[in-house]
Amino acid sequence: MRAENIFERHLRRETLFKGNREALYPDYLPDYLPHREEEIDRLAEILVTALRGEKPSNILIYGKTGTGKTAVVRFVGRELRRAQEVYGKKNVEYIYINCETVDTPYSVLQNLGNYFIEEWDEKIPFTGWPLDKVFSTVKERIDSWGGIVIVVLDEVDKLVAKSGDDILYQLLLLDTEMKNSRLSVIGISNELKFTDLLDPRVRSRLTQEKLIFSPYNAYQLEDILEERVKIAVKDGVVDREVISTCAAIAAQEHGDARRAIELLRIAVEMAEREGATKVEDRHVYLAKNKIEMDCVREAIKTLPLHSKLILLTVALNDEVGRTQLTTGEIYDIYKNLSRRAGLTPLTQRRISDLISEMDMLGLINAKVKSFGRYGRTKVVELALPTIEVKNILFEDEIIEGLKNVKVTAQKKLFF
DNA sequence: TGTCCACTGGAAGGGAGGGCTT
DNA sequence: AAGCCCTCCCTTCCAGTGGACA
Repeated sequence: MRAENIFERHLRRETLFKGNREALYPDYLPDYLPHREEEIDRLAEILVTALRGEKPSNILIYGKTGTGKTAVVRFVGRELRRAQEVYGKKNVEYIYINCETVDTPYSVLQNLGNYFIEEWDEKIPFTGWPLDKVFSTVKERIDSWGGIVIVVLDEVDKLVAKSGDDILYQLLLLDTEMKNSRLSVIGISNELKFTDLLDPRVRSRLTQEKLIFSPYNAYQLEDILEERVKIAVKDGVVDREVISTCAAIAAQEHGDARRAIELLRIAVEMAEREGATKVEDRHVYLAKNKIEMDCVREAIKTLPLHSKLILLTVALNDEVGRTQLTTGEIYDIYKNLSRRAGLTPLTQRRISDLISEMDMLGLINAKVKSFGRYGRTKVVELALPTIEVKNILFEDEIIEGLKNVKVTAQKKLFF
């Protein structure tokens, strides 16, 4: 008998998706965005000025993750482009920049400048030029093009937190210094308090118009999911009930539509892999676990080495029942561990920052607590199951070398 | 009531690493 | 090759602090 090809069994299995599986991926932009009609209309109302050849107001958009900010902005951008095609004019450029990756003044300007590139122009390199040269090059290029530029800065709060508001100031300056072109900024932020970080002049000019996106509730999430299911999944595979479950879970987690969609997609994949013909609630819960675990794994794996050592310190102590540690205690043990691993320990100041970073990632919980006479420090505990954390940490070659290290209740290290 | 601990977290700056200009 | 610039990671320095204790 012929041995079965490794793919055959999987090929035989029927897929539960229709052709358009992308509809369940985060960067898919549907033709219809349920429950965001008002926001779309509002944005269109502001931006229509650009089609008339005048500069629209700067806009600041707030809202938690997964409330459709990015989708709405991209949607409106696409419509704007279409409108220009219909009228046969091309005097508006709509440029989307995600500040999660493009997070320095230099890179924002570089991105912008390379958008207006003619074949005889040289590209602005991703590093190397003095900032003012990049600025003047960008200004020159946009000005000689002569039109309205709308720059969308997604996750602008990240940019400002990292590099300050200089870049926003420069963009506003760019607008006033050009003769033939105008430039508007649309900032998108998850953080409501983000404008506190801004210089008052920048703030008032950036927030000429404000849009606030509130989180979706469970019913709205159901509508969104239903839209996507129609496009991406075969009929009868996903019941109303399963959609409700996904929506309910996501609604609990602050109404994040992105999470809801991802949850549903993975649930379908789980069912498919199982050879089931329908998705059940069970698959949704499996998917929920998988997503959580994948997130944690990814977060730990991509940690800098010294952060991993700190996490290992916390995990090893947790294992022997010392669930709470102060910065000083962590630092002592960390120092030993890193020497043991052949590394020079970083300073306590730096470790303090790394602890805070891991707190933000949700890997550990760190709270500042005062012990009165006995000082004031962070109290740190592991936020995840010890075994899981250790297993993932030991996937790192250098950390694996510390596999036999044990910690006793007296803080001593044993090898 | 004041003291004082064990840090926290801001500020400044060094230097390595990327890359460009001359 | 030397001399820039920008960013990232880290160190050094230090003023500031919540609250138990004397």
